Amino acid sequence: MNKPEKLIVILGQTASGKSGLAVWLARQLAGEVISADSRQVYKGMNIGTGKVTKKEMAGIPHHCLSVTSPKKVYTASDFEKCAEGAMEKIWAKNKVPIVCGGTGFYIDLLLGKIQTADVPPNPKLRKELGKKSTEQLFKMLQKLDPERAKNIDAKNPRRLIRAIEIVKYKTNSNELASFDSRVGVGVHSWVKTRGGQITQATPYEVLQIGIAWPKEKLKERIAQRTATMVKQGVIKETKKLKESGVTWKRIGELGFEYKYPALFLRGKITKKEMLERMILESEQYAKRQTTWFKRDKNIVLVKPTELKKTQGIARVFLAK
RNA sequence: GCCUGGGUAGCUCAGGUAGUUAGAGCGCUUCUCUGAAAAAGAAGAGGUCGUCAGUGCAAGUCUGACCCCAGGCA
Repeated sequence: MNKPEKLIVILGQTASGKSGLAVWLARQLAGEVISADSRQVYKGMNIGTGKVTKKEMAGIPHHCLSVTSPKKVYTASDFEKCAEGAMEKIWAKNKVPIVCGGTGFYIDLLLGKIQTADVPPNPKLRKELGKKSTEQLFKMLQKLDPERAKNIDAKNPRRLIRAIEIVKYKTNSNELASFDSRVGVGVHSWVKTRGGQITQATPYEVLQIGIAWPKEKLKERIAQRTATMVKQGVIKETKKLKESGVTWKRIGELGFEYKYPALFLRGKITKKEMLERMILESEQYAKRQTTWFKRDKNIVLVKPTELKKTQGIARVFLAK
């Protein structure tokens, strides 16, 4: 039997310095980086997402970066496919894939800790359901899928819409309304399944490293980073997005680093307000990321300065 | 110095004719998370109502003095 493949994950809040660490580690360990960031997948969104530059990559190949147009909606599942494809390629080269990103949902899905129903988004249905009240949606779901209705967040329209989308799809394709809800087993190893089918035949082992910053220090970094973004031209970048045909509405959905510059460009807020909101929302986002990551006890936390220690942990993991 | 408006939660403000545990939005804290996740949601903690005195059974709400703030007049 072959030794299981290895995967290293580097995660952390926004402005934690993940990208730099990932490149550094990739150079030390003969690895390649797979980005796990829900905004960096879009082309033309570089400054505002803090995407690594060619220079910063320092020759290390990066995957799942700038893979689609901001006009399109990229899903967690799209990411999963992209990342899995990249992992296979990297392993084939006898290198180690290093997943690096702050989108916890994407990472957990990739690691098999979260299961998703094999149902693609249905924009038409979503638009239609979006007109209904939360109560109406919940009642609908209770009728269509009483089981799901029992443990769903009844006040969250987005969740309700997705749940209804799933039952409707399953009903239409004559499948059972329920879906496999089993989660991965093992401490650092999961067998991936999709809709009950095993899609990842080869189990692999995972090492998750989290960068831990003191709260105040991270806030300083966020403020600094945001100011730098403005200097480097997020406003111009936002303008370019608009000129390339992305609607203001869509730009608003692409994150606060574009939403507020867009409002500034439209004369709705001042430049000062723009900067303040960007910083504030970054801080709130960082907090949400912390809450998400905190649940996973398998994450090894390291201080930003502990480069040698981090490398040591990674080497021990790879040598096992 | 005089006139006017105002001083209520960290911030911006609601609180007819005085009457149960003073509210909202934002922020803050904590949390949720099954193909939109930089998204979408939930719960919670904050106020001796500028200060002092007075009138009332009862005052954020009325009266007086004083202290701040903004604008106007001199």
